[in-house]
Amino acid sequence: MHPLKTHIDEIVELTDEEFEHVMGHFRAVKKRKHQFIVQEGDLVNKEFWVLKGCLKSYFFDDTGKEHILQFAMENWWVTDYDAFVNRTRARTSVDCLEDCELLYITYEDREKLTSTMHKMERFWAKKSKAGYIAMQNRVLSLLQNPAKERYEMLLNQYPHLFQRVPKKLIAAYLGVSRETLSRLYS
Amino acid sequence: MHPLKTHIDEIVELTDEEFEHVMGHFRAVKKRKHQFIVQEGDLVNKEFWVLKGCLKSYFFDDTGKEHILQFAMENWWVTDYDAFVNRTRARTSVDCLEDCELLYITYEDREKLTSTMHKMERFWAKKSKAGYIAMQNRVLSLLQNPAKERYEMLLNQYPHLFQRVPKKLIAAYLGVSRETLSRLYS
DNA sequence: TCACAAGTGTGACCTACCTCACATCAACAA
DNA sequence: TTGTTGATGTGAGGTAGGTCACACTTGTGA
Repeated sequence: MHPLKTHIDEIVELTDEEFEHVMGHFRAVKKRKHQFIVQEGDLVNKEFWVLKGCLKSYFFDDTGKEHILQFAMENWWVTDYDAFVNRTRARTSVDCLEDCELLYITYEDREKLTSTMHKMERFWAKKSKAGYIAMQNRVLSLLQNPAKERYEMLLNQYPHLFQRVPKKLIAAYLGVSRETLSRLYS
Repeated sequence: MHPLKTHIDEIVELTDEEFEHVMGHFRAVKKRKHQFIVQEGDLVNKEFWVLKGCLKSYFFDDTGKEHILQFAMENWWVTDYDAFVNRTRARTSVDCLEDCELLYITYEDREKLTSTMHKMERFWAKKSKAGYIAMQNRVLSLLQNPAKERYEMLLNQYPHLFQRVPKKLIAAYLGVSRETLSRLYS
């Protein structure tokens, strides 16, 4: 079975015909390490789904410090959602930390799909609620937990992340300096 | 026009008949200051919409410190979304900071409404995306800005909040001690 | 294959914010 | 009225985590 079907079926079950119809709205792309799929300032017309690889969505603040909003790995959705949903320019960039295989759907195709296929509207609605709750938990964790605990929670949740991405990016995600992160586990 | 119709019309336009149908799924409640609408440990079966008043959603961490996830004022939606969406027990509480007038819809009625009325599915989907983006911006702000700037941003966004709620709750929302907050504007 | 950039660890020092303590004042119930 | 509780300000001193500097190792592109 196509991995995207497996993924969607976790939330709404599709018949093979329905999935073919959905798949007809997606296109595949391969990207190499260091290539962008969204760049700050872009009009963002695509939402990506990760078949293989690892990406970061991030930006630099005005002191030049990098902040990471999200790592995206297999089965994750990624784009600049603010720009994608509200048709504005991206404030973040998304680029590949490894060579990646992605599927994407354009804004127009997504609109078409959601307005004609209730199941997919429900699928994305569920995803978006789950995203909201995850983001809320991250706020709670930033308010509540010291750096060491945030580090340990992340380690528990994604044990592979630490082998896959440089530590300074983990630090940028957790909101600590790379020096402090280094001392947390030494 | 009913304020809830005005609110929904901002995202999807409803005919009067459609709105009547929607309204048929809501019930009104009045609550006094200090009363709960969600308590930690509850099974959460209602989502509330604030017609009048002000509430907080919050919890205490294991050191006894209060953290505020959200203030809810006129036109805001509030409940414990994690519990409401995933049918689990509430980890947060929601209570009234003033006497409140609320409308609520039960989980079952919301399911009924969204599965039979595409417009309301779209309405809540949009709301939930907006919530995700807002929460993401709060994460960014926690990662990026020192306490003073977070305070000023909140002040700009909701100038009335500072007259409506005690400063220690503002501090609990911003993630600083009430002493530090006090020194930020003195 | 080699040069240069990127990743990582660690010491020394600094600072934003925390905690604890106490004082004042307003709100409100008996 | 008055006692109690909550809201707010402010001083003193402590600490988690930041910054800067340097060393060493590990990619990786020409």
